[in-house]
Amino acid sequence: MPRLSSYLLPTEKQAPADAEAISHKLMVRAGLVRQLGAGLWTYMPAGWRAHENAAQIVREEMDRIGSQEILMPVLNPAELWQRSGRYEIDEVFKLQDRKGAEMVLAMTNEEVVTFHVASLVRSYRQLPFSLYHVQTKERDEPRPRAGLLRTREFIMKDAYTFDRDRAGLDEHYERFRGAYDRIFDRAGLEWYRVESDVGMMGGFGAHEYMAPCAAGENDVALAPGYAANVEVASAEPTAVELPAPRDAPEEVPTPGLTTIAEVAGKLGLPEGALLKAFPVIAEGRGLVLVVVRGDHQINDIKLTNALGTTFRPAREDEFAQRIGPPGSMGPVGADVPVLLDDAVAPGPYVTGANREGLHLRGVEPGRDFPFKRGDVRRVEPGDTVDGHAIRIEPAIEVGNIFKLGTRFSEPFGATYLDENGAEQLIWMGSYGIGPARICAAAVEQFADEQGISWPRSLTPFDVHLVGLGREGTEERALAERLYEELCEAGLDVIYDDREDVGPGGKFADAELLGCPLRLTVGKRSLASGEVEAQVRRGQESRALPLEGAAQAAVDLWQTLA
RNA sequence: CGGGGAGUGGCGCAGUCUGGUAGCGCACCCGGCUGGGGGCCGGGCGGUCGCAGGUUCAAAUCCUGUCUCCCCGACCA
Repeated sequence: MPRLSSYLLPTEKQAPADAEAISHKLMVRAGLVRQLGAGLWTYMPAGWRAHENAAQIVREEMDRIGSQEILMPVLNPAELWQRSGRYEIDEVFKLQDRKGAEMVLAMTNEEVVTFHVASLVRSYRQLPFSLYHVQTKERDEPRPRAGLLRTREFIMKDAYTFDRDRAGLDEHYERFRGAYDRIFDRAGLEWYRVESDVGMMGGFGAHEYMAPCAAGENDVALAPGYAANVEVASAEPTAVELPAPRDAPEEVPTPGLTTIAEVAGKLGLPEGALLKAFPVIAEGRGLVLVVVRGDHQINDIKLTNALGTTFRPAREDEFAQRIGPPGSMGPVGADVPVLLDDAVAPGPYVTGANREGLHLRGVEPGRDFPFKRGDVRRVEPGDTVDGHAIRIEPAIEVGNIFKLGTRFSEPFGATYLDENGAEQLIWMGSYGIGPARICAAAVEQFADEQGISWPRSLTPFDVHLVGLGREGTEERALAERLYEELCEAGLDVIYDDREDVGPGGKFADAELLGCPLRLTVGKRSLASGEVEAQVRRGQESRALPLEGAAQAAVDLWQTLA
């Protein structure tokens, strides 16, 4: 166990000027990590200990559900990626070897693992099983950010399940879900498991594990018994008070008013009493007019899912003829299919009249224009799920589990012969966790003004022993003895035996580094026969009798989070 | 990729507008004091001012180009 006098823990009083996120500032200040370039980080000894603590929890829980650890190369032949179709992804690093052969740096390992499994599995008797590895991932991110939260190179545990059929995959998936729940509990994080979008990979279901924190990149919609990424979240909209119905749409002059807010203000109506119209070009389908309540916003991912295809906003020259001028568009009389958001209740609305400076009031969906329904809006705080209002919080994704299906077994010919001798595709799932993000999320969630406050399971060291006496003093000898005893008692100890740092500096560094328990030995200990023990989280102090202090520290340690 | 900001010693910064021999705090080295909350005194080391080109008697400073990093957005297995 290290003595700080000879340990590389490069703490800093000031954070790097360009750091914004709490975890970015503190992990650098505490001497855990150093930056090499955009999204490229080196772990210092203490930082690597925390990282490996997280990785070890993951390994234990993977082993526990019978997953087998392997190791696959980062450097892959490009041919595999061309076969899966993922070679086209911009984030894949591409390179050539000296012979000019195309290579890629793996961002995950579906191609490689499926390539092997395709050649190794012949019979249904060999299924199911799962493999995992903990390996460096490379991604040419468009924008690395926030220290360790989004990097171009990082270590990830990725696991792959192989089953005979969809039911087997479902069962396997549940087992991984249980393991993931345990991992994040053990890591000491506050976390949510949320429904997530299956994205461009297709698939049969996916969940993300989200750790709420200020620097998070994702928004999560939360209500009692409900948690979903806002990318896919659905909720009951708040009610909106609509005006009295009319027999037919009625024109209202709105010269110069082109925004929802302006029109609503002029007519004295809530924004939700208006309908907002967005023309989009759906891939392969052409122009579609998407209509949502005036106070709602389109969610691109949900709209993509509702359309069943990708889309882009239409340009004015594409919609002006068939619909109307921007600022006064509406579904009535539009010569295009209308996709009406589910949150639009029946009733009379104000819409654009498709003529400059003119709106319509009393417009009723169905009576005045034909439509198809779809859930395409972004949920808003205050919407309800089962009667409970949702709130929206930022969070960082720390893990994800994903039912791949046969997305990779098809191109790689990963098949087996069933009981009847018929060839069947293997059903796959993939499961990722980033230990670095677990650590960064823990820093984000539990930091205070003084620095980091590690959960017991992740901390680089269990106990931070501060020795205040100098070489040759009696209190120094006492600290040395306690250090030995703590190590013998099985605790990981970092011992601050530095001669050239005063008490203030030592305490400040201890709080910055954030080990759960700090023990201080100085002259006072000699006088009182006691050692000061301070619990990092909450910074409560108590005195431990010198006699048996190591065991008392172990006991206290057991009670910590 | 769009918008904004920044590159001056290990960290944080001033100096740039108005060109004239590069400075401050912290850290570091030496000596001394101090020793339960980043302490004090004295003496030191360390910088081709991101890079390249140009203007000029003279460039950290002006001009051109370029690289890098950060933030917001887009993007994101």
